[in-house]
Amino acid sequence: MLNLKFIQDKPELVIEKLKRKNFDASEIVKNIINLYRQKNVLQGQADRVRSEMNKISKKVGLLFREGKAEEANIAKARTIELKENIKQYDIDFAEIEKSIYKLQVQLPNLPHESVPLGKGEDDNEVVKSVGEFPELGGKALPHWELAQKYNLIDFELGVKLTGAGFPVYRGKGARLQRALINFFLDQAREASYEEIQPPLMVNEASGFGTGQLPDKEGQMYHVGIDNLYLIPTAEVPVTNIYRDVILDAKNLPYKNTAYSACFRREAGSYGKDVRGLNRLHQFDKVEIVQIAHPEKSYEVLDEMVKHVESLVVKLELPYRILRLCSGDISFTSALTFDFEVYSAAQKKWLEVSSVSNFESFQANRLKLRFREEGVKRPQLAHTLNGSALALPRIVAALLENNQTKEGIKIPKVLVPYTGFEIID
RNA sequence: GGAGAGUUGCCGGAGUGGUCGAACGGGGCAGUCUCGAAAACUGUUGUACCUUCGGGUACCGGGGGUUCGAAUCCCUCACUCUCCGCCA
Repeated sequence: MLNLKFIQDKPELVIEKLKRKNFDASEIVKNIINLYRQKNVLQGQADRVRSEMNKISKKVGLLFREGKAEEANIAKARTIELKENIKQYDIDFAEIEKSIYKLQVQLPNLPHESVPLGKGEDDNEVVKSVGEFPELGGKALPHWELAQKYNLIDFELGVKLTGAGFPVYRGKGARLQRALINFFLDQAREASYEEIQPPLMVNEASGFGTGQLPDKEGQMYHVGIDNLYLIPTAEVPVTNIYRDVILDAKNLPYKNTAYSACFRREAGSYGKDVRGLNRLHQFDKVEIVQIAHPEKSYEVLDEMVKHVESLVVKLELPYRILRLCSGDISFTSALTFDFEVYSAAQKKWLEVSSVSNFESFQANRLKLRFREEGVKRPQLAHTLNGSALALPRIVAALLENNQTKEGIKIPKVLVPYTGFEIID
C-alpha cells in the first residue's frame, strides 16, 4: 500500500512509474487526491465542532457543581445541534476514508529504477546464467518417472489420501526432503538468520498484513469453522511478527528464516505445467525475511540474492538469475530477482526462488516502523523476502540432472544430510 | 466440551460518570553527584490525523448504544487466562 502523503506530494511520479508496470494510475491518483482534500476539510470542521462540544461539556459539569442548574441547562440545549453535526461528520468521514482506502489498495508498488521495461516474462532480463546443461542422452526420464522408478514419491497415493497436488514422499524421497530442509536452514543460520518455526495457520489480521487478504483470498485454504487460513508461504507468519511494531533503528536489520509447509489452492492453473512436482497444493519451503533500514534495503536485497545463489551453486545445479521486468514483477514488489534451475529431462527452466524488496509497501499496511535516535517520528521500515529455497522444483532438477545408469547421484554437500550418496 | 475471570501506556498495575492521555511502581532517556560506575535525587518518556504552527481532534481489545460529558454504565463481537473433562 502506497503512502497517502506520498501520493499527494508526488502524483506525477506515481503515475509515471506505474505506467512502467503497464498500470494507468492517473484516474485513481486524481480521485485519491480529491478525496484526501475533502477528508482534510471535513476533519478540520469536525474537530472544531468536537472542540466546542468538549468545552461545553466541561462548563456544564462546573455549573452543576456550583449549583447553577439553570445556566447548565441552557448550555446543554446548545449541544443538541452539535451532537447531530458530529454524528453526520462521523458518517461522512468514515465513508470518505473507506473510499480512499478502496482506491489506495488498487495501486501497485512503484518499480525500482533498475526494473527493465517489458510486457511479460519474455522480457525479463537474464542477469547471469551459470553452469552447463548435463548431457543425459536420449533415455533421460522426467522426474515423475524417476520418482516412480525409485519409489521416492507417490502421486497416486496422494490423490487417494487427499487429492491432486498432495504427493506422498517415501523412503529416500522423504529423506531427501528432510535433508534439503536441514541444509537450507543450516545455511541460513550460518548467514545469521534467526530460525523461526511459525504457525501454519494464520488469522485474518495476518493475512491482511502481508496482502493476501482481502483480494487474493482464493489463493489460500480457509478453515471456515475457525476462520483461519493455511499459510501459502512462511512469509505470512514471519513478516507478521513485526506487524504493529516500532523497532529500534540500531537493531536493524532483523533477519529471520523459517521452514514451513506451504499451501496454495492454485485455483485456475489446472492443466499448465502441473505434472509431477512442477506445481503443487502443498510443498515445503525455507524462507528468508529481512526488515531493513530504507537506506540499506538494496544492499540487503543484494546480500539475499547472493545467499540464494550460494545454495544453488552448492547443489551443483545449472541456474540463471532474472531481473523481473515491469510487466512480470508482482503487485507488491519494487524489485524482484527470480532464480531458475535447469531441469534437464523436461528441458526447461524451473523457478525455485523469488527474492524481492517491497520497500515500505508492505510495511505501510503492517504498520511496521522503526525509530531513529534523535528523530521524533517513527518511519516505515523496508521489508524483503526470498525463498531459500522452495523444495519441489529443486528435487525435480536434482533427480533429472543427476540420473545415471547406476542411479541418482546426490550432490556432495547434501550427503551428510541424506546419509546416502546415491538413489538406486 | 462445561464453569468462571479478564483485556488500560514499553512492562506491572490503579482507576466504576467530569479537572483522566490516564495515579503508583518498574524500565528507558537526560541531568546532578563521581576519576568512572553503582546508589540516591531531579526531570523526561505513547501513536495517528488536522492545523491559519497558536493549537485542535481521536485512541484505555473491536463495533454499537445511554449521557451535556464514558476507560468508567448498557448491548454485542473477538481474544486471553484459570479450573474441570478429554488428549499428542
